[in-house]
Amino acid sequence: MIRILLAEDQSMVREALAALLGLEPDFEVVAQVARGDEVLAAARAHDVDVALLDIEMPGMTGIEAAAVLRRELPALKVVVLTTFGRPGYLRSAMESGASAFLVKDAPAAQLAAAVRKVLAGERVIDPTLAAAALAEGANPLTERERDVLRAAADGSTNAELAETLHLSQGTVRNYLSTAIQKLAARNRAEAVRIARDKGWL
Amino acid sequence: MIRILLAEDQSMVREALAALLGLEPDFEVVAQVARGDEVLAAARAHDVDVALLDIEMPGMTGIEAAAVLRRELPALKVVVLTTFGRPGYLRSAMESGASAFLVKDAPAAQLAAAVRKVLAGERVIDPTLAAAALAEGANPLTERERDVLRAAADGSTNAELAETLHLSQGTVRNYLSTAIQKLAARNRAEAVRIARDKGWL
DNA sequence: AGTCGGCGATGACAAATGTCATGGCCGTAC
DNA sequence: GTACGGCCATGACATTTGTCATCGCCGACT
Repeated sequence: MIRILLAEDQSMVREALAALLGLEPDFEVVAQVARGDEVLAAARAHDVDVALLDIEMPGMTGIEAAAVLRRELPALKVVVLTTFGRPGYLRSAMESGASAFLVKDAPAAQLAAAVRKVLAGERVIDPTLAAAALAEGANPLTERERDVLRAAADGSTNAELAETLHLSQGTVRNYLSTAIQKLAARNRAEAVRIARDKGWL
Repeated sequence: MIRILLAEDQSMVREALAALLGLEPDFEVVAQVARGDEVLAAARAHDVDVALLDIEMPGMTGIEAAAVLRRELPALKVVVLTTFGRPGYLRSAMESGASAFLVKDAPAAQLAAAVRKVLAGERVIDPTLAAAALAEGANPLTERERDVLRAAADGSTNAELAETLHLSQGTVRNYLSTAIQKLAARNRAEAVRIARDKGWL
């Protein structure tokens, strides 16, 4: 039996995926968690062969959890499953040690197929997405630029950003300005949107 | 047998939900669609008892599809299923004739239960969400304010908004200004975020 | 030893944004 | 028929935002 861990924060989707995987006679979903920071303990406790990780989760992202698993349980294979086919996500997932990267709007058959392939030592990546990830290059933002952009995403003003980030207003505006230029945006709002779309935020 | 139509744009989730529903011995998923504008034809073609509709779909939202179904096939029961528990969504869904409103992070067991309940003539609504919907009141934005806010959501400048909406820049700014005040926001970006969160966009 | 890039800051300037008062044109409700 | 509210517009004003030049401090790389 192939022992599977499922990490996904939406119960209904998680249990539905479990039902789907349960249709395969040699699959067994031995653990389900709803938070990224519960992945490691569950994987340890249930002698898991493959971890299926959603990216957007409370506590810790699936990508961060993948990195933890690689360090602590290197033999375990990781499949990252996500709603958003953002090239930046693919890049980070692979850098964190994932063996497969699937988007949720791929056909369901690919899920079981991916599990079998990663156990056979293969990597599974959507070719279109891989091309997009390579075409777009790496994240051009520095860490601070990312911080400021992330903080600006909710509509905070410069004064508030300066406050929460312990910076001067001028510095906040400088970082936003360079971020806007690097992303070829016309203002902070568009910069946020672009960075989000590419998975750079 | 209870004949079910499943409308959800992400294949993997859709097929997983089908697998989940398939575990109930008296349920039969007779049609699956990935677009809102395919719901009516599929419902007609397969003699459906219950339609499970996701809200976020290409072509037409699940809420719009619910309204169409009520008009064209009034006997059919509608269950709206969504990722986001936004009170405004609940309100619109009920106004469009849905019999149940479920969020995807509810336990999977509630899905089958909701299907049975709506067929028994009951309505199914998360009480917490219902309270939130009543507490927050109705959408305070006029149609034009909504239009402008929606158009501004991607970071367009006033000049571009004026262009695409065939308005003067001053009018655009007036609408945004009133929207910002109604939503108690401090700028357009925050107004967009608030309106999105409440399901008013 | 020198160069480069990230980080933080200041000051000045131009452009975009948000606010307010005011007006006209509608349709509906009282 | 008048009052109200939605829609569209203008002009004036203050504030916020975006850009640019310039500076200092560090650490890394050559």
